[in-house]
Amino acid sequence: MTTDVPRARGDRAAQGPTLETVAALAGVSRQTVSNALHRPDRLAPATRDKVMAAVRETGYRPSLAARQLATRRAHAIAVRADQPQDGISGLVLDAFFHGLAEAGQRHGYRVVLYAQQPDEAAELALVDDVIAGGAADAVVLTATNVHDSRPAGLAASGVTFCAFGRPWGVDEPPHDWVDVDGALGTAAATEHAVARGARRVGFLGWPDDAATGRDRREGWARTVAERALGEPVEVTCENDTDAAERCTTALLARDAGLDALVCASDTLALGAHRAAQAAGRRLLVVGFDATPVAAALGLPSVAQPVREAAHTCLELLLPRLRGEDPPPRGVLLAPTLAVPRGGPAGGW
Amino acid sequence: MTTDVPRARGDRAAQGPTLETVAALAGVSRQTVSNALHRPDRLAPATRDKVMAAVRETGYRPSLAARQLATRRAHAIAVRADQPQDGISGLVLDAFFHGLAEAGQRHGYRVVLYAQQPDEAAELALVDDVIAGGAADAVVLTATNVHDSRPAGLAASGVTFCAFGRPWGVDEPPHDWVDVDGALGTAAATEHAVARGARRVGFLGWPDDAATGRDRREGWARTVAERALGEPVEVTCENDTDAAERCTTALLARDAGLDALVCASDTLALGAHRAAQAAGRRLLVVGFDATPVAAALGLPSVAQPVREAAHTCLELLLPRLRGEDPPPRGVLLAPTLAVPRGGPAGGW
DNA sequence: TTGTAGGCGTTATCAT
DNA sequence: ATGATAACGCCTACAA
Repeated sequence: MTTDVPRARGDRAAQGPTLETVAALAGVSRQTVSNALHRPDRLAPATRDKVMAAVRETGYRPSLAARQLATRRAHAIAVRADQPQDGISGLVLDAFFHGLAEAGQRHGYRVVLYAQQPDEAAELALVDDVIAGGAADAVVLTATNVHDSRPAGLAASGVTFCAFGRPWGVDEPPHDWVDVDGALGTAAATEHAVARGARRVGFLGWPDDAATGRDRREGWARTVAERALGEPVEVTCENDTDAAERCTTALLARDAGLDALVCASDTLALGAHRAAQAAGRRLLVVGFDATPVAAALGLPSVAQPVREAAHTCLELLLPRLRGEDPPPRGVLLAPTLAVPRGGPAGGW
Repeated sequence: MTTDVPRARGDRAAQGPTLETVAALAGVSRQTVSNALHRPDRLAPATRDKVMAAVRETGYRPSLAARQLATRRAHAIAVRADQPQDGISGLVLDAFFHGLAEAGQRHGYRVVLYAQQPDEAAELALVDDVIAGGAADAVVLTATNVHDSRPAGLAASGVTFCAFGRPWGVDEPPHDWVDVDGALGTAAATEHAVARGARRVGFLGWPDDAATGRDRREGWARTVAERALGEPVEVTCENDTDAAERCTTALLARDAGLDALVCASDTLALGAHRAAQAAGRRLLVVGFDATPVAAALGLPSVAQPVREAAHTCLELLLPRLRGEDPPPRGVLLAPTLAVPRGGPAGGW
């Protein structure tokens, strides 16, 4: 006398209810249960209710692995966990991650992390693994920069992705991207300084020709010209607080009329702020990124809508994840100016 | 004349190589390929090499979904993406995430994020979904607090997890946890102040009886007693910069001898720093969490070994993920004191 | 409207 | 040392 019902071999874990379990309880076939869940309209109401009751009673949860195996879709997107930099700025990933997880959950997608690798080649290989292994269907690329080989690399591998950061220097977007309009931010920063009574607004930027830096500079330059604020004053230095302090000290020494300084980052802004304090000069320093540091110092700073950026990335990805193939789109988001109440200790 | 080889129906995506593909190329069975990958010792060296060559040639990548379906293991752990708080402190999750992803990768585990929910009940339900659906095998709980219902909830559901944060008030650890020895940190902070010449070291803490707060207070209190620094001075206020500034201002006014102030957080430290500056008082403020804000102000601050904590969480989880059932363990990590060179603008 | 059949890619068992 | 076979849980196509 043999047993009819085949048993699982491993049986190591307490078996959760499956479609079969529910079907047995409801007295229908597996398929009917599946339909009740996905195509309720194709079932007789009575059957549907009966099945749904059984679903609730058993506490049935679909197996994502089985679903993925059958549909060839992981329903997950990958994003990099950056090696934390000891600096001040850097994209505040926390907010981005949360935004992604939030939007993902709304649309039935999980977010999986992969660790930052020593170089772009290693990262590409890892992402390839992640996608090929089915850990994720798409990737969100963060912290993209000008000479970034990753977008092209991913495109070449046929990986679905969206970048947080513009593909600078290209007109037709070669891939989906979301970015924040830095020029708009520094323009607002400059306007803010003028509104507060500044007459001479300088810019403290980065030396390299990175597009992000040029973008941020441009908003300031444009506004200075529009407002006829006189000869533009600008200086550049590495993204380092001490360097910024030195630069600013020198700048203040040779420009007695400088009122305000728009900075390309909060790191620079901190240095500038220190220099002004040391020199006993009244200088309205505006930062970029609205980190807690700027808030702590009472400095206004340009705030990127990070959460919205994350949401947008997912939304750009969604049609592709559904299998559609729309032309690549780029979305430029507007930043806001975060102005701490109270203002800096030094005045203004 | 019918085709022998059954074709996939969907055929929507370019099919990657499978065990079957490799097996065909190597002229062996699927199972032999699988063995070559997992139990090389059970194969004739010649066969093994032949198979591995075929693996490389085809660029074969195992399907995680199929593996998971067969083994009932997701090889993934879940962690919460916190809703970003506008405050200064808060666990710097970036570092934790990266550490987790890093350690996970080393051990063949992915990290999946889930979005913070409005309340603990919702979070428990979500985690339950994540685990039951097979999106992850275990959870790392962050930001646990005293009256946290999540550990008990997870334990009740039989979810494998590790908490970053101690189960206060219990002797035998009811579950795996990793935490940082706050008392050790504030003790070091106090010693540091003494070494720098402070005679009277106060403490600025939190009003609630949260264990974390008591822990941090304890290290200071102990050291003050050991060093015979006289009558302990302490004051508490909400974890808010403005409140801290008010408290400290009042404290400074009534205690002319106060030299240094150990704080339970960088948020408090910022307020204390402002108060001291406003009052023109020489006060060595020491923070907790070593956020960029403390660094920006030049304040020493207790630094939690966040990355190490993440690694340890994963390591505690590993045996359970392997199916073993060791007694719960707790690990207490030692913080360090981050002392910015240069020191604060105000002196010291 | 419902049920049956087969396949998704892997691993485990057991026979050879 | 290798291979045949049978699940794992779900989904799509098609038959009833």
